[in-house]
Amino acid sequence: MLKELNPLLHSQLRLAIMSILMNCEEASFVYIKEQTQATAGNLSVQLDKLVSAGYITVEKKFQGKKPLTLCSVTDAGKNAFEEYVNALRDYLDVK
Amino acid sequence: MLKELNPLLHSQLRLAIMSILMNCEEASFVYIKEQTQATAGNLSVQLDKLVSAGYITVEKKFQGKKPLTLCSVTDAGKNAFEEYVNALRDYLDVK
DNA sequence: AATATTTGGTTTATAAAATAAACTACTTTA
DNA sequence: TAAAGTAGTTTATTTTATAAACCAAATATT
Repeated sequence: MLKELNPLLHSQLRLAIMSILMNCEEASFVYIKEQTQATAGNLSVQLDKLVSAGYITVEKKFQGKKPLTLCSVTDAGKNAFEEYVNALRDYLDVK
Repeated sequence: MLKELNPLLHSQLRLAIMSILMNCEEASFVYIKEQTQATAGNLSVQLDKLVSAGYITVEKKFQGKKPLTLCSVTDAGKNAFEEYVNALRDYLDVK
């Protein structure tokens, strides 16, 4: 029987965000926006959802006079991502 | 840059349906319903979408007096599934 | 020096999707 | 023959994703 796919991660944009953060220590709002081609509004909403779930943390600083929003994945986020990947593999493998 | 994930396939239930059909010649409505734990209504709707996209075919017969709906994946469906899997791998691989 | 324009976002409204509930038609069983 | 079960479809509701509108501060333009 196929396992449930964590609906918070089974979304193209949120998965892309997590994928980026799984491969670096931290990434800025602007960088994630460029990489994912998301609109700022959509990205803001989806980041909030990941923060609410405890999957990422967001730190708002300033770089000189410009705002700088830095995101990084938490341990809970890493675990959830890995569980999701494992569950998904069963869907993708064609015997 | 991450590729787009075919939105028709990036849905837990439709992906489960496709996954089942990629691993057998054909499967009945009832079998897919059992395997996916979907409600009949939801399954009916999602099967229709896959038919409309040309990813599966649905044949309605009778087994004695009972209706029997048999589903199978088309070549277009197989191609789309494989493309989806390839695109998705980029999201899942943590270097 | 006022006034556009750009940057880096958030909030709110709309469109699309998933899901569930209600319904249909036919069959079997009590 | 009425009740319940099987195999679905249609319609309505909820959820989700996305886009549009907005905001504040900084920088560039006339």
